Amino acid sequence: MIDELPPRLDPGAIEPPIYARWMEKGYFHVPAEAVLEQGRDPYVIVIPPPNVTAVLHMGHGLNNTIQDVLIRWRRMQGRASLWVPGTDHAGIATQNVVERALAAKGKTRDDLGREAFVEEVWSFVNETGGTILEQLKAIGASCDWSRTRFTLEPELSRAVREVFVRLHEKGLIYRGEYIINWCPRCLTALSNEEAEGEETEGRLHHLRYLFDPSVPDELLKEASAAEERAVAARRAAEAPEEGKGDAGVEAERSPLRSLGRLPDGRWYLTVSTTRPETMLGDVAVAVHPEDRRYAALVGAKVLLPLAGRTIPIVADEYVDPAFGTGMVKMTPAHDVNDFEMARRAGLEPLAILTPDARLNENVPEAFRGLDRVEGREAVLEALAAEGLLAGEDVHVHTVPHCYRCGTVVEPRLSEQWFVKMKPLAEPALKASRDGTITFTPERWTKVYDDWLENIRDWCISRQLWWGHRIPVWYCQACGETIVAREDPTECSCGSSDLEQDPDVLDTWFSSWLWPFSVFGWPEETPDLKAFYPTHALSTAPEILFFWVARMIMAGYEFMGEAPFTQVYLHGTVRDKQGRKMSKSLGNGIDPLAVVAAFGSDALRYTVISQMGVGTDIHLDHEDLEAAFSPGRNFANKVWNAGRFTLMNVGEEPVRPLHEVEADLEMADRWILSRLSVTSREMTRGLERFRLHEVAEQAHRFFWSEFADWYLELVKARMRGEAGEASREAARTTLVTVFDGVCRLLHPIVPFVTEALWEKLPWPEGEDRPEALIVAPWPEGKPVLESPETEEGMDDFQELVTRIRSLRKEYNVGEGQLVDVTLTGLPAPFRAVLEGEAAALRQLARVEKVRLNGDAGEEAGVGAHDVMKN
RNA sequence: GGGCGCUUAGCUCAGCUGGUUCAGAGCACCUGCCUUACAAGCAGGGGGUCGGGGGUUCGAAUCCCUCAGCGCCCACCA
Repeated sequence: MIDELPPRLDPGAIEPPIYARWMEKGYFHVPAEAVLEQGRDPYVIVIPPPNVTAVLHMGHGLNNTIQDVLIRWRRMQGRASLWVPGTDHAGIATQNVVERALAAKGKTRDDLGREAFVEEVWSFVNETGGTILEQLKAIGASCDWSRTRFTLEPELSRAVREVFVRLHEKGLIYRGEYIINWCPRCLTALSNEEAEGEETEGRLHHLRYLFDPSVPDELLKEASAAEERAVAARRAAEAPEEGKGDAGVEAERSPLRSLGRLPDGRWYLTVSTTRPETMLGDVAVAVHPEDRRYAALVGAKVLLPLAGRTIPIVADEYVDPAFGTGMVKMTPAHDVNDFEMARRAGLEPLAILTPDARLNENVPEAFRGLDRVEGREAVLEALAAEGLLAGEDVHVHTVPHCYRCGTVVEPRLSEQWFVKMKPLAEPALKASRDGTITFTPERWTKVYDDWLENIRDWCISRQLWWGHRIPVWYCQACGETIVAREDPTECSCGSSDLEQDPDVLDTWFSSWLWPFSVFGWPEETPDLKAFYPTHALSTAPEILFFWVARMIMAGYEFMGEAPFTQVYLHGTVRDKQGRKMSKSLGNGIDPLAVVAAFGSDALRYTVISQMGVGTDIHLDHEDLEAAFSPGRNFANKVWNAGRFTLMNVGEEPVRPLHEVEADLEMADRWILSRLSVTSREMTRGLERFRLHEVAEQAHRFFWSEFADWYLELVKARMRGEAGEASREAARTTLVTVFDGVCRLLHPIVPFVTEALWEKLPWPEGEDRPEALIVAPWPEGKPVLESPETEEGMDDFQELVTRIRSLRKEYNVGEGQLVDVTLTGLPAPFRAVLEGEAAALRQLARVEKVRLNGDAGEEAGVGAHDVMKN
């Protein structure tokens, strides 16, 4: 009952039952028939599947609120609005979680063995996985939960396998030995995208390699002289500009000269490296072909220290003569560029870091069994002992780190599976160029385009156990490789001794299929027909390449059509100091704590209203009340405006708008006009993802116009002070407009609006929607719009404000009626003054207004006089 | 090293195709109010030479150049 509504909104009391009712009524569920048979226009969003082990954080809170706002709005528009939820098996992340749990019990995955370990992960996932989806319900997410998917479930695994086989048949999947990013902690290969560059302060070591005794002394003397001349010339060129004697310091810090002799007379050259341990895998020293200093040395042999091997000096254009000494060591098994150079020079790579990141048998005995850090120190020590260390410099450079564990990634030569991306990228690139797919904010378009234009092949094999096993078998008898949709039992050679590739696929190899795999692809299901392609995709910019771009490629490749047309990339959630919220910083906010304290509506309104397009949102994690009070206050205000409306209108039906039209007053016509205009503006804002503007429009209309003015203006009439006809007109308008308020606000604050709306009386004889969540979205009715009325109301408001201001200036108590004298009042105000005397009296507490001076002369109010009554 | 973006009130941000919503909003602040919807509120109010400099124009927060600071994305300089 209306009298029972408390003066403060209690979200905890209204939200859970309302969500339960929505679920019960099946409002979130959209069957394929709605589209295929009833011909309803679909609107589909697939959720960016959170990691199955994830717990909700504010990033999820933000992104899922955005999606829910869109889905609710489209649902109200009458579209068959489907939001598909699900989770990602998150290969590395999940495996790491379980491995850590095992480690706490003193076990490793090897102790369990593959099968038992995978079982362990499954039971972990079954127990704790998917809680995040339950948490999404608390923020009001209206997903079709009956369609919840998981990337590692059988249906989606089937899609993964189908895709692998198809791409392989097309020649777009290949296996090969290349330099990949290896995480020595996760012990797996990573894709280029999974290796994140991070500026790191390292050390640049200068190493001396001795020349082979077979190199004639004469040649070296000549080369040394050539180098000396070049260095002298360079110093001469630089010195005048420098103005001081920096050259000497420079030379000390970073040897400009490469060639020199040890005290015992042996010649050496100097190379620089940040990873001295890799020198054991060097196969050459490279110089630029046109570097005159060293031209004569190309072809000469150098003794690789510690390893005792002889390696040649080769020429390659990659070498930058201006960097360091202009001589670079070449370690093809552990550096991409060196790998390329070695290929050009016809040299074989020599791997020295085995899969477990330990120096292996290519390495002198003294250095075996060391990991890369130990190896580094050991190598440096040994070189120093032989006088072959020329010093080191501090060196700031970008070093790739594992995106999952933060460990420095090791480039390593390794045999992996790759997807040839160039052909897949073409339609995806075309889609953004011709506007088939749009990005909001727009500037991401260029980032997307650039990535696709320079796309590199995708390393998809991972040395993990948790994930989709690569559908490839190797015949142990004849060596044949079998790629198959169904597990083969026998090779064409007749042998049944088959071994499946031990690796699994990159987690993103399943998520890039998400927009169609969730609908049953490769089966031609009704769902697929009804709901593909989807419409909007909302996510964080961080996964533009990982996920968004690849989904677009997969969409074109396997469905022949883009998977969605609008991509919305939201900002980052930061704390008050602007730091990204993160577990490690401990500055996160638990959305569930916010919901518990202030309600889901408060959370939603707060994030939406703060989220400018392309801007981050800032929330104070140390003061949740300060952070979320805008939303809490807003929801509470809605609650109270609703209480007022309900209490004043009563429970009796109101008369239809057309019946009271003749009795509508300026305020009624004004607020109806504002409702219509706001509806159009909000619709337009939603279409363009300008969600914070939408929130602002909603706020202005509801609070500054409806609550602050209309409700105040209507109070006396509701008390019957202006007669029955006026009261009825006001009742109808109140119900009509509050109904509109509820509808417009519903996508943002669904709970408080639904709770009030269901109590609202209804115009006699008019059909009432079953619930607000499925009530038609107000698109705006131009018939109701009246610019003249709005102008008149503007004048009225200004007049009231001026008089109130005068009262304040003259210190007149609010309870007192006053007489006011205004001079130089422009004509429009005079008109308002006469027409709205009663309203003026009510809002400005004015008994009488006297006018002095000529109308329309000077704008504004001149001398004034307020007399106490 | 390449590309992109940002700099407007104490804070977070709007200002779309240069000129009457162009200097705005919310929060914060100051001053009154517990007025029967709401003190999680109401009313009134103060506050910015739109990062610096230069230019185009009748006119620039808005376009161009430049400088400074901040941020993001990408990249194989050892």
